[in-house]
Amino acid sequence: MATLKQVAAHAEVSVQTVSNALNAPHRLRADTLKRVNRSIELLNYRPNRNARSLRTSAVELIGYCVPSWPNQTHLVMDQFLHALCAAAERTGRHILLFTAPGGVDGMPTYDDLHARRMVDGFVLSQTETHDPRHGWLKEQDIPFVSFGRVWKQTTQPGAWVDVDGAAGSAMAVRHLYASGRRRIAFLGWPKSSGLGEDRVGGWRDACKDLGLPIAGLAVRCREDSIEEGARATARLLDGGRTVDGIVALSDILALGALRELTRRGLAPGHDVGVTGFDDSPLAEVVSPGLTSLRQPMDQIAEELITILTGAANGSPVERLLQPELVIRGSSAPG
Amino acid sequence: MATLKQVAAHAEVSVQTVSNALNAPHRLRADTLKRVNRSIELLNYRPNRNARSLRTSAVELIGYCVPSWPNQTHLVMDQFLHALCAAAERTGRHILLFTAPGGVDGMPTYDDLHARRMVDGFVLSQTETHDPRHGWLKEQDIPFVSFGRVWKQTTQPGAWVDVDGAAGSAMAVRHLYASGRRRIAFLGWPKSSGLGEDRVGGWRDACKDLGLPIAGLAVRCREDSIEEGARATARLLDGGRTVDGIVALSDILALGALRELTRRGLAPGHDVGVTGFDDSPLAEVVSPGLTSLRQPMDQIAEELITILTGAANGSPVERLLQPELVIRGSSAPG
DNA sequence: CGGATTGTTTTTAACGTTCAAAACGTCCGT
DNA sequence: ACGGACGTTTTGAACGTTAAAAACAATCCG
Repeated sequence: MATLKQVAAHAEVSVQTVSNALNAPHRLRADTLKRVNRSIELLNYRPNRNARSLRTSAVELIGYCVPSWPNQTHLVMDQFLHALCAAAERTGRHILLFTAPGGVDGMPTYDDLHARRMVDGFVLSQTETHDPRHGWLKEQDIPFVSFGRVWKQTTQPGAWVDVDGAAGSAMAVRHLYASGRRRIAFLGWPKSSGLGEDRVGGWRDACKDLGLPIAGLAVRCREDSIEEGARATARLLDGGRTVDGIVALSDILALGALRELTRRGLAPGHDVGVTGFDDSPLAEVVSPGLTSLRQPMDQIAEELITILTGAANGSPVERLLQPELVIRGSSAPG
Repeated sequence: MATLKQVAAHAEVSVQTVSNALNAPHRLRADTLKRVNRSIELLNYRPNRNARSLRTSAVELIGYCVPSWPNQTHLVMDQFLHALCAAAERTGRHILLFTAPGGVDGMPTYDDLHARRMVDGFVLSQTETHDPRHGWLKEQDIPFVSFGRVWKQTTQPGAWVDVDGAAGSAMAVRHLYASGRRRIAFLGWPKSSGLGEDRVGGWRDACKDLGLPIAGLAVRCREDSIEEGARATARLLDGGRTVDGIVALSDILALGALRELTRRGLAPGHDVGVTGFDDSPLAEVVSPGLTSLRQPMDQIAEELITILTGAANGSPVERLLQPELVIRGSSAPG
């Protein structure tokens, strides 16, 4: 494997000149640059990243903790990872995966990776309501950016990128309204979830705006499962008054709604419009397709990397992005 | 950030002694070791991985190319990644993610990562029928191990770990047989797929063993989609003779079967037993649950890392693991 | 023509670690 | 008391790169 020294000898210049040819080509005379580049090509030289990192103390690696348990964003994790990876590579960086215990117990792992100079910083996801990681990392001066806001705190430590859940719910409500639905319910989670509060809030506000009823139309599911979604839907339908639209907080809950509707002989899309959240692979796989709110993964990843690598340079480090409504059969005009 | 030098000064020994305390503690006198360790702890010293890697030319990083397009194993990618990551960490290593074009076009990316000393080797997945990567990497002497066999080649370049698809299909057939099914069909893919041939072969052999018919019971779907699975099932059911069991090559195809059965008023599990492959998240989410063949992810990951890191040490570098049949409602005794 | 200015290249010295060899002790047998 | 053997610690050099400063060369200005 060729080294700078060998290239230098071949091109009959000093090592530093070869280094400059790669990192600051404008400093070289045109003909020298050409000669050096020819030697580089000829010897098939590739800079040793470890040596470079040792000298510059920047490893160009970004840590990402792979979540261990399924939950709401789990189904789109591969999309996210691919986008993140691609965005990192556009800046010459890469993603280093690791596992860590949840919450504050995982912090030593983060600290260790940083202290050993294995990563420059972290991208956090699976942000939780009182996520202790943000404050801890900020405290230690370890660079990071969060995908997802830490809810219920006035000022969140550190930078973040998130998708506007309230706006998403509102989009879903207005979409159902446009196809004639007038009693639109919401399938949510327990109050403790900040993400849940964000999304239910969007539903509530949009309904109020449009003059739609909300009383008795918000149901809280105990967990994010098909079963719970179905049960909650049953409760709604047994309530006596009709429901012609359901905005679910997740694709999983929406699937439960679809199942319960079908079981009762109601046609999703025709009799009741249903929407989900996150546009997971499930959404286009069920029958009829599930209308859902897609997170703009590429944009999210791009922003995360831009902010983390400091390229943001003055522009805000808190970015709220808009989801996109992907319309499928489950919300076909009734 | 503390360095070896600082620790050495603090413990009043040479740098090399501190290095030995970490890498070869048996060489130190007990009291020296204790003193050095106290200093390490006190200064919260962590070895700089870049410096170590530069010296030893081993980065303890394993490259994994994140697949860009959905396909059969896509739905369990996060399970795989988590297992791989955990297995790597058990040996002090980590996973570096990257993206690359498919097939031979991606090879420069692999080469580059290796030449720049950013990874020690690679784990390949999404192995394809005439996958050119294995031969190429072998040629370049770049360490790698493959999750999945390169099909239709007598001897595959390099080491691999795979799951026995034929055995899986056979398990499914015997399971359905045990609950009284006697006409068991197979939903497969076009002949070009080696993985498909493996799985259909297992079905065929098991049926022959049990004295079950196979003629006209193997259907090839054009692609891996719900729609195709449903269509193929329809073709089977329209064939005149009854079918009381369906072994599908993938969970997706199995879902299609479930849909078509339900559409015709047949109860999956009761009237026709259905099984899928890979035990994706979909399997436990549909109603009734889909019986499926789980890939032993933790074991797969463990083997991959063991082989790649050379810890295998004489033991075979070709490991065929057995899937596990996860029984759910779709194959409830008829 | 001397001095300043700018542009290009080289020299020197790190970055933090480990390897290999050398040095230092201590103990042993004779 | 001496050479050898062993166990422990230190010394010197190297891994491949880049930052900073120094050296050199060409150009410009009055």
